[in-house]
Amino acid sequence: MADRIVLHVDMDYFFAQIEEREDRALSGIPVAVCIFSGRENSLGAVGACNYEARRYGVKSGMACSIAKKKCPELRMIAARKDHYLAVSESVMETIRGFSEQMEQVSVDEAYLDVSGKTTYPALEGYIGSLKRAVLESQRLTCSVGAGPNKIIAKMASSINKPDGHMIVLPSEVEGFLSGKSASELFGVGEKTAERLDAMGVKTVIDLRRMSREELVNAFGNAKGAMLYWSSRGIDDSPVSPRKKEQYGRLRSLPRESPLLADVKLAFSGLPEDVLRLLARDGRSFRKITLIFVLNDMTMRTKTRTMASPTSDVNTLKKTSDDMISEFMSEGRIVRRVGLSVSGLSAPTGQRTLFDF
DNA sequence: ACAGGCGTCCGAT
DNA sequence: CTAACGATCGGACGCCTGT
Repeated sequence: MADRIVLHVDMDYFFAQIEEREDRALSGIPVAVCIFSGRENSLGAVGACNYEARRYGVKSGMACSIAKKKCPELRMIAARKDHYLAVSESVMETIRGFSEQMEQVSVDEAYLDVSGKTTYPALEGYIGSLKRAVLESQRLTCSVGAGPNKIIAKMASSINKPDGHMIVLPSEVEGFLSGKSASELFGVGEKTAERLDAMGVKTVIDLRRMSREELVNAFGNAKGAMLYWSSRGIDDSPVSPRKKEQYGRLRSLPRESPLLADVKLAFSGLPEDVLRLLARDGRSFRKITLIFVLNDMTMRTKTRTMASPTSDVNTLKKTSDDMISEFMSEGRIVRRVGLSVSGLSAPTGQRTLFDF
Protein backbone atom coordinates (compact mmCIF):
# COMPACT_ATOMS: atom_id res chain seq x y z
CA MET A 1 0.00 0.00 0.00
CA ALA A 2 1.20 3.47 -0.85
CA ASP A 3 2.50 5.69 1.91
CA ARG A 4 -0.02 8.04 3.42
CA ILE A 5 0.63 11.74 3.84
CA VAL A 6 -0.58 13.00 7.19
CA LEU A 7 -0.37 16.57 8.41
CA HIS A 8 -0.54 17.76 11.99
CA VAL A 9 -1.58 21.40 12.17
CA ASP A 10 -0.82 23.06 15.48
CA MET A 11 -1.75 26.68 16.17
CA ASP A 12 1.13 28.64 17.73
CA TYR A 13 0.62 29.63 21.41
CA PHE A 14 -3.05 29.79 20.51
CA PHE A 15 -4.84 31.74 23.27
CA ALA A 16 -2.01 34.22 23.66
CA GLN A 17 -1.67 34.73 19.93
CA ILE A 18 -5.36 35.60 19.70
CA GLU A 19 -4.93 38.19 22.45
CA GLU A 20 -1.89 39.63 20.69
CA ARG A 21 -3.73 39.85 17.43
CA GLU A 22 -6.47 41.87 19.08
CA ASP A 23 -4.28 44.21 21.11
CA ARG A 24 -1.20 45.62 19.44
CA ALA A 25 0.09 46.81 22.78
CA LEU A 26 0.81 43.20 23.68
CA SER A 27 3.25 42.40 20.92
CA GLY A 28 6.84 42.36 22.01
CA ILE A 29 6.09 42.01 25.71
CA PRO A 30 5.73 38.76 27.70
CA VAL A 31 2.10 37.66 27.78
CA ALA A 32 0.36 34.70 29.42
CA VAL A 33 -3.29 33.75 29.18
CA CYS A 34 -4.32 32.40 32.56
CA ILE A 35 -7.12 30.12 33.60
CA PHE A 36 -8.05 31.31 37.06
CA SER A 37 -9.94 29.26 39.61
CA GLY A 38 -11.98 32.23 40.77
CA ARG A 39 -10.56 31.78 44.25
CA GLU A 40 -8.52 34.26 46.26
CA ASN A 41 -5.14 35.67 45.18
CA SER A 42 -5.54 34.83 41.50
CA LEU A 43 -4.75 31.14 41.78
CA GLY A 44 -4.60 29.45 38.43
CA ALA A 45 -2.51 28.02 35.65
CA VAL A 46 -1.03 29.31 32.42
CA GLY A 47 -3.13 28.24 29.45
CA ALA A 48 -0.79 29.63 26.82
CA CYS A 49 2.04 32.14 26.63
CA ASN A 50 3.95 33.93 23.91
CA TYR A 51 7.61 33.45 23.10
CA GLU A 52 8.73 36.54 24.99
CA ALA A 53 7.31 34.94 28.14
CA ARG A 54 8.96 31.63 27.32
CA ARG A 55 12.34 33.29 27.36
CA TYR A 56 11.83 33.76 31.10
CA GLY A 57 11.00 30.09 31.57
CA VAL A 58 7.22 30.52 31.59
CA LYS A 59 5.42 27.47 30.19
CA SER A 60 1.85 26.47 29.61
CA GLY A 61 0.42 24.36 32.41
CA MET A 62 2.57 26.17 34.94
CA ALA A 63 1.01 27.62 38.08
CA CYS A 64 0.47 31.37 37.67
CA SER A 65 2.32 32.08 40.90
CA ILE A 66 5.45 30.42 39.51
CA ALA A 67 5.11 32.21 36.21
CA LYS A 68 4.91 35.57 37.97
CA LYS A 69 7.99 34.74 39.98
CA LYS A 70 9.96 33.85 36.88
CA CYS A 71 8.82 36.93 35.05
CA PRO A 72 7.59 39.73 37.31
CA GLU A 73 6.59 41.97 34.40
CA LEU A 74 4.51 39.17 32.83
CA ARG A 75 1.24 40.48 31.49
CA MET A 76 -1.42 38.03 32.70
CA ILE A 77 -4.71 37.97 30.88
CA ALA A 78 -7.78 36.06 32.05
CA ALA A 79 -8.84 33.47 29.48
CA ARG A 80 -11.84 34.28 27.26
CA LYS A 81 -12.72 30.70 26.42
CA ASP A 82 -15.87 31.28 24.41
CA HIS A 83 -13.99 33.65 22.16
CA TYR A 84 -11.13 31.20 21.60
CA LEU A 85 -13.65 28.52 20.76
CA ALA A 86 -15.26 30.70 18.13
CA VAL A 87 -11.88 31.50 16.60
CA SER A 88 -11.04 27.80 16.68
CA GLU A 89 -14.15 26.98 14.70
CA SER A 90 -13.17 29.43 11.97
CA VAL A 91 -9.65 28.08 11.83
CA MET A 92 -10.88 24.49 11.59
CA GLU A 93 -13.23 25.44 8.79
CA THR A 94 -10.32 26.91 6.85
CA ILE A 95 -8.20 23.84 7.43
CA ARG A 96 -10.99 21.51 6.41
CA GLY A 97 -10.78 23.08 2.98
CA PHE A 98 -7.51 21.21 2.51
CA SER A 99 -8.94 17.78 3.25
CA GLU A 100 -12.30 16.50 4.45
CA GLN A 101 -10.39 13.69 6.08
CA MET A 102 -9.75 15.72 9.18
CA GLU A 103 -9.48 14.84 12.85
CA GLN A 104 -9.73 17.73 15.25
CA VAL A 105 -7.93 16.67 18.38
CA SER A 106 -8.30 19.77 20.54
CA VAL A 107 -9.20 23.43 20.29
CA ASP A 108 -5.96 24.25 18.48
CA GLU A 109 -4.83 21.06 16.75
CA ALA A 110 -5.93 18.84 13.92
CA TYR A 111 -4.70 16.01 11.75
CA LEU A 112 -5.36 15.95 8.03
CA ASP A 113 -4.92 13.01 5.71
CA VAL A 114 -3.89 14.63 2.45
CA SER A 115 -2.77 11.48 0.65
CA GLY A 116 -5.03 12.06 -2.34
CA LYS A 117 -4.51 15.81 -2.38
CA THR A 118 -0.80 16.20 -2.89
CA THR A 119 2.47 14.27 -3.12
CA TYR A 120 5.65 14.29 -1.09
CA PRO A 121 7.53 16.29 -3.77
CA ALA A 122 4.75 18.88 -3.84
CA LEU A 123 4.18 18.93 -0.10
CA GLU A 124 6.25 22.01 0.62
CA GLY A 125 3.96 24.13 -1.53
CA TYR A 126 0.82 22.49 -0.17
CA ILE A 127 1.77 23.25 3.41
CA GLY A 128 2.69 26.78 2.37
CA SER A 129 -0.76 27.42 0.99
CA LEU A 130 -2.42 25.97 4.06
CA LYS A 131 -0.40 28.19 6.37
CA ARG A 132 -1.13 31.16 4.12
CA ALA A 133 -4.86 30.43 4.12
CA VAL A 134 -4.93 30.38 7.91
CA LEU A 135 -2.88 33.54 8.12
CA GLU A 136 -4.98 35.43 5.60
CA SER A 137 -8.35 34.41 6.95
CA GLN A 138 -7.53 34.59 10.67
CA ARG A 139 -4.32 36.59 11.02
CA LEU A 140 -2.87 33.70 13.01
CA THR A 141 0.19 31.56 12.47
CA CYS A 142 0.40 27.82 12.86
CA SER A 143 3.06 25.14 12.60
CA VAL A 144 2.70 22.04 10.48
CA GLY A 145 4.28 18.61 10.70
CA ALA A 146 4.07 16.10 7.87
CA GLY A 147 4.84 12.42 7.70
CA PRO A 148 3.48 9.01 6.80
CA ASN A 149 1.33 8.75 9.96
CA LYS A 150 -0.08 10.67 12.90
CA ILE A 151 2.69 10.10 15.41
CA ILE A 152 5.38 11.31 13.03
CA ALA A 153 3.33 14.30 11.89
CA LYS A 154 2.64 15.22 15.50
CA MET A 155 6.29 15.09 16.54
CA ALA A 156 7.35 16.97 13.42
CA SER A 157 4.99 19.89 13.99
CA SER A 158 6.77 20.85 17.18
CA ILE A 159 10.24 21.05 15.65
CA ASN A 160 10.14 24.38 13.87
CA LYS A 161 7.67 26.27 16.01
CA PRO A 162 6.45 28.96 15.75
CA ASP A 163 5.25 29.62 12.21
CA GLY A 164 7.27 26.75 10.79
CA HIS A 165 6.89 23.34 9.31
CA MET A 166 8.76 20.09 8.98
CA ILE A 167 8.37 17.24 6.55
CA VAL A 168 9.54 13.76 7.44
CA LEU A 169 9.72 11.53 4.37
CA PRO A 170 8.90 7.84 4.82
CA SER A 171 12.57 7.04 4.26
CA GLU A 172 13.58 9.49 6.99
CA VAL A 173 11.33 8.16 9.76
CA GLU A 174 13.96 5.86 11.22
CA GLY A 175 16.57 8.60 11.51
CA PHE A 176 14.06 11.16 12.73
CA LEU A 177 13.13 8.99 15.70
CA SER A 178 16.66 7.87 16.49
CA GLY A 179 17.65 11.20 17.98
CA LYS A 180 14.67 11.36 20.33
CA SER A 181 14.31 10.54 23.99
CA ALA A 182 11.53 8.12 24.90
CA SER A 183 9.66 10.87 26.72
CA GLU A 184 9.19 12.74 23.46
CA LEU A 185 6.93 10.01 22.15
CA PHE A 186 3.23 10.72 22.24
CA GLY A 187 1.67 8.97 25.22
CA VAL A 188 4.85 8.90 27.28
CA GLY A 189 4.20 11.28 30.14
CA GLU A 190 5.84 11.69 33.50
CA LYS A 191 4.89 8.32 35.00
CA THR A 192 5.68 6.24 31.97
CA ALA A 193 9.01 8.01 31.50
CA GLU A 194 9.95 7.24 35.11
CA ARG A 195 9.09 3.59 34.73
CA LEU A 196 10.98 3.33 31.48
CA ASP A 197 13.94 5.00 33.07
CA ALA A 198 13.91 2.43 35.85
CA MET A 199 14.10 -0.24 33.15
CA GLY A 200 17.14 1.44 31.67
CA VAL A 201 15.25 2.96 28.77
CA LYS A 202 15.99 6.59 28.09
CA THR A 203 15.92 6.94 24.32
CA VAL A 204 13.80 5.69 21.48
CA ILE A 205 16.75 3.50 20.49
CA ASP A 206 16.75 1.94 23.97
CA LEU A 207 13.04 1.37 23.63
CA ARG A 208 13.49 -0.52 20.39
CA ARG A 209 15.65 -3.04 22.21
CA MET A 210 12.70 -4.10 24.37
CA SER A 211 10.66 -6.98 23.06
CA ARG A 212 7.00 -6.53 22.53
CA GLU A 213 6.30 -9.06 25.23
CA GLU A 214 8.41 -7.22 27.80
CA LEU A 215 6.59 -3.99 27.08
CA VAL A 216 3.16 -5.57 27.24
CA ASN A 217 4.04 -7.22 30.54
CA ALA A 218 5.18 -3.94 32.00
CA PHE A 219 2.58 -1.57 30.58
CA GLY A 220 -0.41 -3.67 29.59
CA ASN A 221 -1.70 -4.69 26.22
CA ALA A 222 -2.62 -1.38 24.68
CA LYS A 223 0.16 0.79 25.97
CA GLY A 224 2.84 -1.84 25.55
CA ALA A 225 1.98 -2.34 21.90
CA MET A 226 1.79 1.40 21.38
CA LEU A 227 5.30 1.87 22.75
CA TYR A 228 6.62 -0.99 20.67
CA TRP A 229 5.21 0.31 17.40
CA SER A 230 5.67 4.01 17.91
CA SER A 231 9.36 3.58 18.74
CA ARG A 232 9.61 2.15 15.23
CA GLY A 233 7.59 4.93 13.66
CA ILE A 234 4.77 2.58 12.78
CA ASP A 235 1.22 3.79 13.26
CA ASP A 236 -1.73 2.68 11.17
CA SER A 237 -4.38 4.61 13.06
CA PRO A 238 -6.61 6.42 10.60
CA VAL A 239 -7.29 10.13 10.46
CA SER A 240 -11.00 10.08 11.23
CA PRO A 241 -13.43 12.58 12.69
CA ARG A 242 -14.03 12.25 16.39
CA LYS A 243 -17.34 12.52 18.15
CA LYS A 244 -17.20 14.06 21.55
CA GLU A 245 -17.92 11.33 24.10
CA GLN A 246 -18.44 13.34 27.21
CA TYR A 247 -19.47 16.83 28.22
CA GLY A 248 -18.34 18.15 31.53
CA ARG A 249 -17.65 21.11 33.78
CA LEU A 250 -15.52 21.50 36.85
CA ARG A 251 -15.61 24.32 39.37
CA SER A 252 -13.40 25.26 42.32
CA LEU A 253 -14.99 25.98 45.68
CA PRO A 254 -14.32 29.45 47.10
CA ARG A 255 -12.36 27.55 49.72
CA GLU A 256 -11.89 23.92 50.63
CA SER A 257 -14.76 22.60 52.68
CA PRO A 258 -16.19 19.46 54.29
CA LEU A 259 -19.70 20.91 54.22
CA LEU A 260 -22.46 19.54 52.04
CA ALA A 261 -23.96 23.00 51.62
CA ASP A 262 -20.71 24.48 50.28
CA VAL A 263 -20.32 21.72 47.73
CA LYS A 264 -23.92 22.02 46.62
CA LEU A 265 -23.53 25.76 46.23
CA ALA A 266 -20.43 25.38 44.06
CA PHE A 267 -22.21 22.70 42.08
CA SER A 268 -25.28 24.78 41.34
CA GLY A 269 -25.49 25.83 37.74
CA LEU A 270 -23.25 23.05 36.45
CA PRO A 271 -26.13 20.79 35.34
CA GLU A 272 -27.63 23.64 33.32
CA ASP A 273 -24.24 24.51 31.77
CA VAL A 274 -23.50 20.94 30.80
CA LEU A 275 -26.95 20.32 29.35
CA ARG A 276 -26.73 23.51 27.32
CA LEU A 277 -23.60 22.15 25.62
CA LEU A 278 -25.33 18.84 25.10
CA ALA A 279 -28.46 20.45 23.67
CA ARG A 280 -26.37 22.49 21.24
CA ASP A 281 -25.25 19.23 19.68
CA GLY A 282 -28.71 17.68 19.98
CA ARG A 283 -27.72 14.74 22.11
CA SER A 284 -28.82 12.93 25.25
CA PHE A 285 -26.93 11.04 27.96
CA ARG A 286 -27.19 7.90 30.03
CA LYS A 287 -24.32 8.19 32.49
CA ILE A 288 -23.73 10.85 35.13
CA THR A 289 -20.29 11.20 36.69
CA LEU A 290 -19.53 13.45 39.62
CA ILE A 291 -15.93 14.47 40.15
CA PHE A 292 -14.50 15.57 43.47
CA VAL A 293 -11.00 16.93 43.83
CA LEU A 294 -10.06 16.69 47.50
CA ASN A 295 -7.86 18.85 49.66
CA ASP A 296 -4.86 16.62 48.96
CA MET A 297 -5.42 17.05 45.19
CA THR A 298 -6.49 13.44 44.73
CA MET A 299 -9.60 12.78 42.73
CA ARG A 300 -12.72 10.73 43.45
CA THR A 301 -15.52 9.97 41.04
CA LYS A 302 -19.04 8.60 41.33
CA THR A 303 -20.92 7.33 38.31
CA ARG A 304 -24.56 6.42 37.89
CA THR A 305 -26.20 5.01 34.80
CA MET A 306 -29.77 5.85 33.83
CA ALA A 307 -32.09 3.15 32.52
CA SER A 308 -32.65 5.09 29.31
CA PRO A 309 -31.17 8.13 27.57
CA THR A 310 -32.41 11.51 28.73
CA SER A 311 -31.62 15.18 28.40
CA ASP A 312 -33.88 16.32 31.20
CA VAL A 313 -32.32 18.86 33.52
CA ASN A 314 -34.46 17.87 36.51
CA THR A 315 -33.42 14.25 36.28
CA LEU A 316 -29.81 15.36 36.17
CA LYS A 317 -30.17 17.76 39.09
CA LYS A 318 -32.06 15.32 41.29
CA THR A 319 -29.68 12.43 40.65
CA SER A 320 -26.51 14.45 41.12
CA ASP A 321 -27.93 15.94 44.29
CA ASP A 322 -28.38 12.47 45.74
CA MET A 323 -24.89 11.48 44.65
CA ILE A 324 -23.32 14.56 46.26
CA SER A 325 -25.10 13.88 49.56
CA GLU A 326 -23.97 10.29 49.46
CA PHE A 327 -20.36 11.26 48.82
CA MET A 328 -20.23 14.01 51.42
CA SER A 329 -21.44 11.63 54.10
CA GLU A 330 -18.02 10.00 53.82
CA GLY A 331 -16.50 13.06 55.50
CA ARG A 332 -14.34 14.42 52.69
CA ILE A 333 -12.79 17.84 52.35
CA VAL A 334 -13.52 19.08 48.85
CA ARG A 335 -11.55 21.54 46.74
CA ARG A 336 -13.22 21.26 43.36
CA VAL A 337 -16.44 19.67 42.19
CA GLY A 338 -17.40 18.63 38.69
CA LEU A 339 -20.09 17.06 36.57
CA SER A 340 -19.77 15.12 33.38
CA VAL A 341 -22.30 13.25 31.26
CA SER A 342 -21.48 10.41 28.89
CA GLY A 343 -23.00 7.34 27.29
CA LEU A 344 -24.26 9.73 24.64
CA SER A 345 -26.77 9.21 21.90
CA ALA A 346 -28.41 11.42 19.35
CA PRO A 347 -32.13 11.79 20.00
CA THR A 348 -34.47 10.57 17.26
CA GLY A 349 -34.19 12.33 13.96
CA GLN A 350 -31.53 14.72 15.17
CA ARG A 351 -28.44 15.11 13.12
CA THR A 352 -25.48 17.38 13.46
CA LEU A 353 -22.72 18.04 10.99
CA PHE A 354 -19.83 17.90 13.38
CA ASP A 355 -20.09 17.51 17.09
CA PHE A 356 -16.70 18.90 17.83
C1' DA B 1 -16.96 -16.05 29.04
C1' DC B 2 -18.73 -11.70 28.31
C1' DA B 3 -20.88 -7.27 28.87
C1' DG B 4 -21.92 -3.47 31.57
C1' DG B 5 -21.01 -0.66 35.47
C1' DC B 6 -17.90 1.64 38.42
C1' DG B 7 -13.63 3.73 40.22
C1' DT B 8 -9.05 5.10 39.28
C1' DC B 9 -4.87 6.35 36.75
C1' DC B 10 -2.46 8.35 32.96
C1' DG B 11 -1.69 11.61 29.33
C1' DA B 12 -2.68 15.63 26.34
C1' DT B 13 -3.69 20.69 25.45
C1' DC C 1 14.98 24.04 49.63
C1' DT C 2 10.63 22.55 47.56
C1' DA C 3 6.19 23.12 46.01
C1' DA C 4 3.31 25.89 44.44
C1' DC C 5 -1.74 24.63 40.21
C1' DG C 6 -7.04 24.86 35.79
C1' DA C 7 -10.46 22.98 33.03
C1' DT C 8 -11.64 19.62 29.85
C1' DC C 9 -11.17 15.61 27.16
C1' DG C 10 -9.94 10.63 25.81
C1' DG C 11 -8.19 5.97 26.73
C1' DA C 12 -7.22 2.06 29.45
C1' DC C 13 -7.32 -1.26 33.28
C1' DG C 14 -8.94 -3.79 37.33
C1' DC C 15 -12.64 -5.38 39.84
C1' DC C 16 -17.35 -6.76 40.52
C1' DT C 17 -21.78 -8.63 39.13
C1' DG C 18 -25.50 -10.50 36.43
C1' DT C 19 -26.52 -13.66 32.75
